[in-house]
Amino acid sequence: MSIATVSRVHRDAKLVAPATRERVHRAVAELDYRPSRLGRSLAHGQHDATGIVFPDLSGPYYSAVILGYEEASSAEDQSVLILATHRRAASTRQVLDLADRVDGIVLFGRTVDDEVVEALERRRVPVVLLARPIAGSADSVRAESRSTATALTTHLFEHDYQRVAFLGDPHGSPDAAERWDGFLDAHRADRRRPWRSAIPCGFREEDGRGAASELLAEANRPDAIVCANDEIAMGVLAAARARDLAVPDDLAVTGWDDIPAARHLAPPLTTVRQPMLDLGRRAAELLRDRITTHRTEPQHELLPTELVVRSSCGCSHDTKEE
Amino acid sequence: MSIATVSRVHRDAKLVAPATRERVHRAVAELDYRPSRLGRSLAHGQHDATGIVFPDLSGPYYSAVILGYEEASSAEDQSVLILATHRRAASTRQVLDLADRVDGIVLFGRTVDDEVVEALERRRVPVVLLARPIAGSADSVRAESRSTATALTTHLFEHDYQRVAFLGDPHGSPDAAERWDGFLDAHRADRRRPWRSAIPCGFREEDGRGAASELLAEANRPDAIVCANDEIAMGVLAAARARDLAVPDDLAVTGWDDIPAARHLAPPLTTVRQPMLDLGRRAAELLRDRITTHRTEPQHELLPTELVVRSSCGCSHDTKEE
DNA sequence: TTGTAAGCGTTATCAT
DNA sequence: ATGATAACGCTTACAA
Repeated sequence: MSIATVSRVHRDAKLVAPATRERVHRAVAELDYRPSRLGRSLAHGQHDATGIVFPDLSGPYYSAVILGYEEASSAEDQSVLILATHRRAASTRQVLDLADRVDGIVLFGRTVDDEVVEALERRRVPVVLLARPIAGSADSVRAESRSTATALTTHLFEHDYQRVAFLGDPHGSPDAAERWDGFLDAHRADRRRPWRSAIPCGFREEDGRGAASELLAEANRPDAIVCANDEIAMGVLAAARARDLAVPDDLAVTGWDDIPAARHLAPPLTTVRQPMLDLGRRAAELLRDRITTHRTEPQHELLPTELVVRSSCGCSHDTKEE
Repeated sequence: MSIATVSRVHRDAKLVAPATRERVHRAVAELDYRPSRLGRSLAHGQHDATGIVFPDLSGPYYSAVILGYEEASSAEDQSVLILATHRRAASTRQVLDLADRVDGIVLFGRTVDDEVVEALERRRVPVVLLARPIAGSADSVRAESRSTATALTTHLFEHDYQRVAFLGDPHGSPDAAERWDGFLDAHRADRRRPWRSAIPCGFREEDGRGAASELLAEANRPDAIVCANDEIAMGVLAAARARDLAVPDDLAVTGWDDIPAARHLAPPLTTVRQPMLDLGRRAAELLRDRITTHRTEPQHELLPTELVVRSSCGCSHDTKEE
């Protein structure tokens, strides 16, 4: 029996007579035969796989996004390739390289710059931008940040804090940039001037701790700190403890992301909840749509976020509620 | 000029005369030509990619393992395919499917059972087992759990707790099983009988909270709880707060993993630090070695863990130290 | 319904 | 040093 018949059985059993189909199945079982993905992909011109590129992978934030992405992808029988660029010099090459192993690619945050997005589009690789400003005609998925950052900052103003600092790097991350913008909006609305400009800071706990210990050592220290994410906030909490500053009485602290630990910190952290799973999931879905429908007009999604008030901002907060 | 020449230029420029090489480069630039990975892989018989399979992806634990794995892999120019099985019925098919997209595969924890490992070996797919009992002749990488669990439990005995519970599912996870075994060892060494058998519980915070709120509602409640990981411990902390039980005075709690949040909890969590990055990294290295050297005898690695005593166990702990 | 054969885009072996 | 050409393992007209 011919190889074509075997192929037919694999793709659509109905194309082949029941008797022959049986023979094929027996032979397959006997020889423990497995069709090669490579051969199939080459002939079919499809990888049945997509890639997702992160700037980094540490922390619960990324893992939740991956979770959502993987779930949606494997529900569609698409394999997931993952890459972290870590600000490496080779990032561009690696991303381009990844691009020709997949049918489409998701770019998260500040991984590569706009030129690369355009290069990918020239190669006809569908691209979805995740938590990253729009570029070219790629799709995008983001969580609303700016207005919630304004709400958060305004909330602090209502507590009457006077020296409100912002810990995070607007130039290093689009997310931080939006939160900083919302922070500024709140100042404008309240006719205030920012106490000082954004204090650059990475997204990890150590970064927050380092920045905060310097900041809190100054003579004129802040009475509130808005952190670009929860891990930075944890670092600030540690730095405050180290200087015997009570939170929120001596210093209010807020985070961003509402990681699982946030509600268990001392004190429970006021923060902003992001739909991290949905971010990953929607990115996968949009990408899939682009690939299968060959849609060409970009589609942009903005997912809502939610202010979660606990007690690190100065509110009294009954921990039993949650 | 012929296609063979172009191929030669791509693989080893020295094989071709400088003049022709130049012509090739110009043509490549002009036509924006990219060699196809698929073609290359098919001819070469290699994917230059490996897969890693997780039972789940939530929490900081997995993300650290992925981080280590991705780092080591991409340093060797190997792409990483990721799959989460989520105890799905289709897991076996998905893993087998993944297997023929890659040159080798890492299986984490209780993702698929031994038969699948053997099936993979029959197909000549190199396999590394991560945080999972040995099977077939696959390599393995694990973190030492049992003796550290004994040390942890013994430490609790020294605080003189009488009713020590274990929250975790020895039947559901090899990791939990080892920790439970170490827990039992400590009892034997101290000539104690376990207060009660292991209380099955998933690895997420909600699982811990749920199990603990039932447990703490009982008339005869434990005075110490050993949790199979930090997230369960966070759930227990929440349940204790909800019942106005003071930790560690009314109830001691310990975790496992030393996630970044552990030191910031109220109270700071006594736990066990695992070399999560190294787990991922070593798995990648072993797999790579298997693939390139065609080594056939299995190699097994046991990475050390470290007891981290903070204050949730009843020790006085100066938070400024860390 | 099934077989034949021409791709798919490389690499690798021969010749030249 | 370079060009032909046969794999690699599939899919898919087209023929039978």
